[in-house]
Amino acid sequence: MKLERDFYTRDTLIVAKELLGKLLVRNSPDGIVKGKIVEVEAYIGSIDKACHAYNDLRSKRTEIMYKNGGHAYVFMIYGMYSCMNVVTNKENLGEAVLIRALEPIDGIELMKKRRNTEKIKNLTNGPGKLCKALDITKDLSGADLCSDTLYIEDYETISEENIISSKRINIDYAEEAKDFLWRFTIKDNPFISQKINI
DNA sequence: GTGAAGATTAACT
DNA sequence: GTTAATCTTCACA
Repeated sequence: MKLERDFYTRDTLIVAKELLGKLLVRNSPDGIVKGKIVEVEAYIGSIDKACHAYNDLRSKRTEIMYKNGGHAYVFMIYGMYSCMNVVTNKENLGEAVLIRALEPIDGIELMKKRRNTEKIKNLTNGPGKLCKALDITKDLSGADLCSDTLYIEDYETISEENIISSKRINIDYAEEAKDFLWRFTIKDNPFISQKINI
């Protein structure tokens, strides 16, 4: 069952945790691909130096994050990779959840082809990788997650004791914001992107 | 096993 | 001109 707009327009940290265990579905011309979300990070513009929308900074790129929840915010990083976020909460706040890792569920052959590897574990265990496996590019930035090309489906609900909170990754420039425990992973899932260090 | 370098684009100063 | 919410490859232990 596809998630409704109501799911996304709540508090970002709650949505981030509840996204764990859900299915990210990508319906492309080549076929359909599904993956279970096993790792996410929250970004909250108003208090988070690592967030592109920190300090109410609006630009062409961050404009998407100020929409109301349920849209996709995709940006290009380090020249070659894309990262996908789910915009959360109400309009004009600049909050989003970064999808960091998936567990491949459906369309695995297609993912292998796009990623050019045979190792399942290596297909989607990182933000840049999963975007390539799902053919997500900045063209999809601003896409509505209540549409049919890209959406999230109900699947599993992860209970509180199976969610691990830890520091976010690769945002050392963010000063005190780098210590926020806004990275959420499913306990003992082999498809998370990196070792947890608290 | 670890570590460091390089790739390459969009957006900001 | 600089730099980024990353990944792959190559060197060395």
